[in-house]
Amino acid sequence: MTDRRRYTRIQRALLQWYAANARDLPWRRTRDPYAIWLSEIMLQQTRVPTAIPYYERFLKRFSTAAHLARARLDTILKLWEGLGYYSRARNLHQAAKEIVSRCHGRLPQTKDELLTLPGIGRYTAGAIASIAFGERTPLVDGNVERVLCRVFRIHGNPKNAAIKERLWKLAEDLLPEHEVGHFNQSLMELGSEICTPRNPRCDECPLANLCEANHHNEQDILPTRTAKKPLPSHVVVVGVIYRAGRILIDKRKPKGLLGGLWEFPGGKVQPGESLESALHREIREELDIEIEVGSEIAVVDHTYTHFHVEIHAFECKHLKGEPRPLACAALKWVRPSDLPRHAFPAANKKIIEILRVRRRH
DNA sequence: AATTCGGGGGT
DNA sequence: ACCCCAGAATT
Repeated sequence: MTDRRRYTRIQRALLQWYAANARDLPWRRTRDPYAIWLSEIMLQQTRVPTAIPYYERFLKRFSTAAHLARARLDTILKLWEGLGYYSRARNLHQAAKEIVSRCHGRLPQTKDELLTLPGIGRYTAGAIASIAFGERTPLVDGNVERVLCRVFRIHGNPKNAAIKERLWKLAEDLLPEHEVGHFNQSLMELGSEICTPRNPRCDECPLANLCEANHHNEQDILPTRTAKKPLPSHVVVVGVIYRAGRILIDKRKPKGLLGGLWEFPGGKVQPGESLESALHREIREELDIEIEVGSEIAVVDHTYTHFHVEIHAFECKHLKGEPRPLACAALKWVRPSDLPRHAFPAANKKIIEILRVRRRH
């Protein structure tokens, strides 16, 4: 069978399967490019069920790019709270501003123009262009990568640049003349629902008889994965510092880890250092104030993408000095009941929940 | 080419 | 525990 003939069969099988099996997802009920853009940003490295409630809330609050452009970043981050990869929210906001200033509030309609906006890379540009505007352009996400590695029995590491290019070329060659949006989504849908990382449901797969991995019974070893190194661990200490019934929180700098989010001040415990002396040191270095360290109110274990932390939270009293934002973007004394108005990292929310429960007793 | 960026659900 | 998710930006 020629490649072209095989591609045609794959196209038909996928489009037919998709027409009958596509999940009813909120962003599939709209043709609004803004809404589709928003969904694609939220779905970056994020599972569909996780993104859905965020998408609904966000779209209700900001129904157009112009509304989004006018919003404060703090408001956007609060809506993004818990979704992770917070630079997405910052880039979304910046892109909305550019869409208003450069494009009269309307999203660019081509892949190449979309690529110029912050937060939109190769995948997302292809997704918006094909799904919202019908441009005949491919996309490769984690799902498509896995499907293609199996169907075409590609043994190389898909993280390798040459393999990546091969996958994009395949995705392009596979594109049908029409219905590219549905076709691209069908590839992702298959990867998500049938051609799963483990225990793929080959017995239900519309491509089973076209799949080389299936023929060679290699669906369980493809795509080849690389061994990951163990994550480093850190011990962190933070202070819930009270003064006149209010708690001192700081806003992290705009870029980097958890950029723009609020947190309880503190920092890493150094080797050989006690928790209490580390907390005194960090508060002195970052805020230039003196505190009294009280009892430990929480220990939170949390895993980020590339390290673990064990966070010890201590109740503290402010003793002297007006806090200065030496290592952060801003400082604020807030009533405990106002903590939920601010966007906090997930690890800090566990501490906030403990404070809330204590308050009710 | 590698690393940095969150958080959670499935296994 | 480990894997990976509709990846992009930075180094």
